[in-house]
Amino acid sequence: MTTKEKIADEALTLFSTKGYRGTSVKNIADAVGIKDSSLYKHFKSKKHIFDTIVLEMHNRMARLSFQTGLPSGPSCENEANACGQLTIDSLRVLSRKIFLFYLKDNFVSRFLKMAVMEQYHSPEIYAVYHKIFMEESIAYQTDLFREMTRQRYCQAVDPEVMAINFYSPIFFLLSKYMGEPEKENTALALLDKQVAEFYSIYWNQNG
Amino acid sequence: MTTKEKIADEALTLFSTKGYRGTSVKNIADAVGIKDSSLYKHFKSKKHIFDTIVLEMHNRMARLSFQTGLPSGPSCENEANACGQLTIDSLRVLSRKIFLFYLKDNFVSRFLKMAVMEQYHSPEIYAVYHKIFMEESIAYQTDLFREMTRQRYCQAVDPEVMAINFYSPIFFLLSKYMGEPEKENTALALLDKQVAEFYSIYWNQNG
DNA sequence: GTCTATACCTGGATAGAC
DNA sequence: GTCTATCCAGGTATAGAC
Repeated sequence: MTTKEKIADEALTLFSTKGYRGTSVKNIADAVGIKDSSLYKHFKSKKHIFDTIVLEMHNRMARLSFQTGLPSGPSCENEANACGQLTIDSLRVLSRKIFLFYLKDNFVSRFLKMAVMEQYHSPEIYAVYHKIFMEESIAYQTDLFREMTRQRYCQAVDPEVMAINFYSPIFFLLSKYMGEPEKENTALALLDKQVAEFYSIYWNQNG
Repeated sequence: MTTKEKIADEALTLFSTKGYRGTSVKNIADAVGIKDSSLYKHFKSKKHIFDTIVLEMHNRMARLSFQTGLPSGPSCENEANACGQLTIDSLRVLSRKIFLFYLKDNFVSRFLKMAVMEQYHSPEIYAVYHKIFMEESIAYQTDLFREMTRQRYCQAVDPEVMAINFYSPIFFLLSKYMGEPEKENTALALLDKQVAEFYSIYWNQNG
């Protein structure tokens, strides 16, 4: 990792715990192991570090979701779900994948915390946060459920309603447990119960 | 309104838009119409203003929820729902009441925005935010659905699962539209669709 | 209780030696 | 590219007159 990358990395850690304003350039420099003045050889300002992080997140998501439509998969595995047979296990895998990706991915989890805190101070971060964690998540899952409905894998329900029913608990549990990663197992147990219920509603009952 | 109340009120407005650190004592004093030094006759520090706001929220919720169990009702109307006949309209009323209370109540809506931003900087605000908007909301609705299930108004499903299914979309839509109050109608339309679906799942189908 | 004046500090950023 | 030294702006808080 270059010094420049190290600066952005330590800055993200600090921004995600102490907030943008709560982090001084000296804090970042200390974490990297250089003097604050040296940092300006790599970034022209504190804001520039922040912008670089936002851009990096933007690039990562673009790379992932342009191909798979989901911020989790290296393959078209999820598309396969839509076209193949959907089991409760594949739904559980999907929900856990989204949940744990947001909660545990080394970059994404820190970015998410920062985004939640800074969304109202920065229009760019508001846009990217709402796009990734709300609009695109719902849009992708709406497409997924629309396709499943079309192929008669589940009941004929408004796919957007299904998507919100599927994703909202993930989002809620994420918001609830983001600050307490040691309770991950509690969160996953709750998530599994929601997914089991979701599955039983749309696959097992009269449809 | 006394000067002291006015200071706390303007501070809440500023904290909820610019954040705690983004708001200076001078900003608050300007909004009130006094000099920053005069402000220290009413509060001994900036932190003291913040603590007063958190305490005020705590008191408001204690007053409300100690009696009704819900941050919306002046009466036992909601208990009545549990004991009386639940219609799709009463569910819609309940969900809109919670949603609009959090989104529009003059004090609560500002506090919520501040809480989302400051939760990771202040253990007190983390506690009160998670308590009110997560634990207590779920606990109350779990009780509600448990009672309804007991009285056979709905299917025998884990009441906590039902509560999360009912509340998560409210929470998600709140998070999504909190920063764009002008889209309130879009949010309410989506909320109504979720509630209609929730109702049809637990009341109309085989149970 | 409000003002003016001020002390004190932290934080962002630059200059210039090495 | 890193350092020391420094500048400057802005923020918290206090002292003391009115």
